[in-house]
Amino acid sequence: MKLNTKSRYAVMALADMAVFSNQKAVSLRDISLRQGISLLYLEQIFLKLKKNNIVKSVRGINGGYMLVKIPKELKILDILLALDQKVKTIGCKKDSKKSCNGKSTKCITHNFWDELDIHINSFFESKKLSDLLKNKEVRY
Amino acid sequence: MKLNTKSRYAVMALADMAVFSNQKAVSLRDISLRQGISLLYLEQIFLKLKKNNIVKSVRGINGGYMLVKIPKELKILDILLALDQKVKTIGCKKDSKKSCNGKSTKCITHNFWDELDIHINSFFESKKLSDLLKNKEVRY
DNA sequence: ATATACCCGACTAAAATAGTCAAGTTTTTG
DNA sequence: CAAAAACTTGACTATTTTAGTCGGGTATAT
Ligand code: FES
Ligand code: FES
Repeated sequence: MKLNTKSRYAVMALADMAVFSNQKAVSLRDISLRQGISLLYLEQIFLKLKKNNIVKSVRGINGGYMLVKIPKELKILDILLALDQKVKTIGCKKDSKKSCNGKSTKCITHNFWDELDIHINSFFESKKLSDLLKNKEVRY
Repeated sequence: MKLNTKSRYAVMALADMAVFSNQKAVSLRDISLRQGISLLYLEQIFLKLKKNNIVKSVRGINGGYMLVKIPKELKILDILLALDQKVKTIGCKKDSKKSCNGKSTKCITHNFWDELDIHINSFFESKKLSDLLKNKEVRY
């Protein structure tokens, strides 16, 4: 039961931005240095964040990225979805006629996994980027 | 964010046992046929379930496996743990001196992922095998 | 002009996963 | 006792996923 690193880095990078941007664009180079994430990897991640309207870009010298929403209004769920990190613990498709075991009806565990997905989803839905910034003990 | 199939099948197989065992051992062959899971795969799964004292085995003709606890007392979490399915969404070790980014202190996101793990864990902790059997609409 | 920094598709190496195979041992029952 | 049912175990492999890199762009401030 793991989250992929792209999602983790995305959240980490956005939290970094929230802390260090002063209404200015934050360059990936700076995030890379501060958070120890590969610049090349960050580029790939931010490409998706941009496509999903989580950040907007500023090109050229002194360019970088800016958050589209304020941290208090940016759901963690939206970040995960931007990185294709679906909260779907099993592969059974709701719309498909076939259940996970190839039969025509839902398997004995189906409803349970649904409940699980809802439980996890609601966590990510309720948490905002700003919730990460509350703890003052962390080092940046 | 996925659960592996071994854990899924384990839960499914145990739910099957809970339904079909009448104080008798249930053979893997029967579970395999009813739930459409490879017999060879089930063997591998039940080996672990046995080692972790979730089921006990009865050898020979009319043998099979039996639940050690009644469904109402068998936590889903225990099943997952038996299959090495740790509820640990990121790789950062608590005891390790190193944080996920190689620095000496916890990263900015650490506490958040901890919260997530606790949230998911408590779900699996609270759910029992019997909770899967309530829904009468399913087909076996 | 040129350096900075975003843009984007393709690529690869490594790790995890799902599932199989072979070769047992134990126990019941005819 | 013999044979069949059913559990036991470790090793093995093919596939898929993941993490991370590369190369060659384009836009813009100074
Ligand atoms: S049918 Fe949906 S999980 Fe099995
Ligand atoms: S230090 Fe634990 S998650 Fe980053």
